[in-house]
Amino acid sequence: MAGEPAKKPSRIQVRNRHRIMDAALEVFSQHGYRGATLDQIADEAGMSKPNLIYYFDGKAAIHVALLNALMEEWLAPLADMDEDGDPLDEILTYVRRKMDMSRRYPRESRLFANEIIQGAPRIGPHLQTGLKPLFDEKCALIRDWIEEGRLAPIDPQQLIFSIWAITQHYADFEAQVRVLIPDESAGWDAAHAHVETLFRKLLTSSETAD
Amino acid sequence: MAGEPAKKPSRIQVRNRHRIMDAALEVFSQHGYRGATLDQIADEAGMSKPNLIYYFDGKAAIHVALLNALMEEWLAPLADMDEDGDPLDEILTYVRRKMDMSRRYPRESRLFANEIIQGAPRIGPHLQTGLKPLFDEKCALIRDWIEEGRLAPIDPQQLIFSIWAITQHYADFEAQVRVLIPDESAGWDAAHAHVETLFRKLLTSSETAD
DNA sequence: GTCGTTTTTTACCATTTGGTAAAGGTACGA
DNA sequence: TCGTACCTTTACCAAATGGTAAAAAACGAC
Repeated sequence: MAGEPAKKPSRIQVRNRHRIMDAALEVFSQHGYRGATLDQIADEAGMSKPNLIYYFDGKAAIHVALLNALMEEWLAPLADMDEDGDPLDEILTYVRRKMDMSRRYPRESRLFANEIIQGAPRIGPHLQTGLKPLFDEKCALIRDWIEEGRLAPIDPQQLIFSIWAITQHYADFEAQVRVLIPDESAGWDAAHAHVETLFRKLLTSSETAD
Repeated sequence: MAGEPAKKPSRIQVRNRHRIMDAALEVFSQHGYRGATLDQIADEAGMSKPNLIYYFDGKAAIHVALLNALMEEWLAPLADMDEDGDPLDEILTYVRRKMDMSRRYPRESRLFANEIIQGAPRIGPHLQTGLKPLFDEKCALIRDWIEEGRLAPIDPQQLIFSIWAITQHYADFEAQVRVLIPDESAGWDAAHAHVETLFRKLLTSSETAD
């Protein structure tokens, strides 16, 4: 199927590619694309700079590989939202999974945030082809649920933005959150409870703004 | 009061400092601190690189000057939250002002976001001395309102985080929002309406999660 | 163990970067 | 209009940066 011969990679290749990706995630997520340097990544990965280039075809290639690998698992929770499930339950489950991801994978969240803030110069096309269709599909699903009267009336697009904004905020703005709530675990407990309450209220209350 | 003589700056100084700050805002907000270069800033400001250095004492000085100038007006809406006003009204007014700022000053929002995402290496201390006291004060105020029964019970810290997260999301993740909702003005109208509804529901409904 | 392949290192290189020195212009009050 | 203080440019520099060439070392199938 693939045009390349693509011999199976050796154990060393698997190990080193993995090391590099992890090191690159650390550095890119902290400094953004332009602010990251190959020397830093090589250092973090515990290997020499030319050795990096041996495994990846330059700085841009590493970044793209990272973003591509990230996109799939990043969108999985949204893709898993099931039309046959209970609407409120499906959405709250999505919210909870996003919160978990922010807590467990803050670097991944910041990598993505950096790329978007800086205008999505490298992942832009991927958003069109990968994210947009999924987004539209799930918006349509939520719209259906609302029309069936199974969910409070709400703009699906804006709902999803709100979920992203709030859940990712805890990872992306961690430095600020930590200044304002020094106790890490207490902060997280409160965050989980708050987010759960917020979206539950938003999705069940039928009050209309006057 | 000041130790320096601080002669009043000439017209040229005022004009050029302003130009530089504007150019630096453009570049820093797009690439982060490390990713920005003096050449880019000089180019954007329409002057030579040594001329930049004549007005500001190096790259770091420009960045710090920008962040400091930003912090004050950035916090003004929160500082204006009035204990003598109607609680719901005060908070919704704050939300609206934050939304306006995201629409009108997205570069400022992204400058700040870049700095925080990257660990707040330069503004960190300023968060402790400037933001934290204000944050604590307003949290106490909201807590009072709740105890007086004038507001739905909610964690004040998390409420403020939610406001920041949602409102700033529209500026910081503009590149993504624009892919998913190409019609700019329609997107903003929907966003304003949604945010208003969301916080109104959150702050008035007295339902407790089961 | 041997030999071809894969992996790693050492030594480089051109460009970019933040920043400086010093001379050349320019505004502007006396 | 003259002098001085302010502003700007040209030429430059050392360090950092992304990347290359080629030799040395390690690996692994036989």
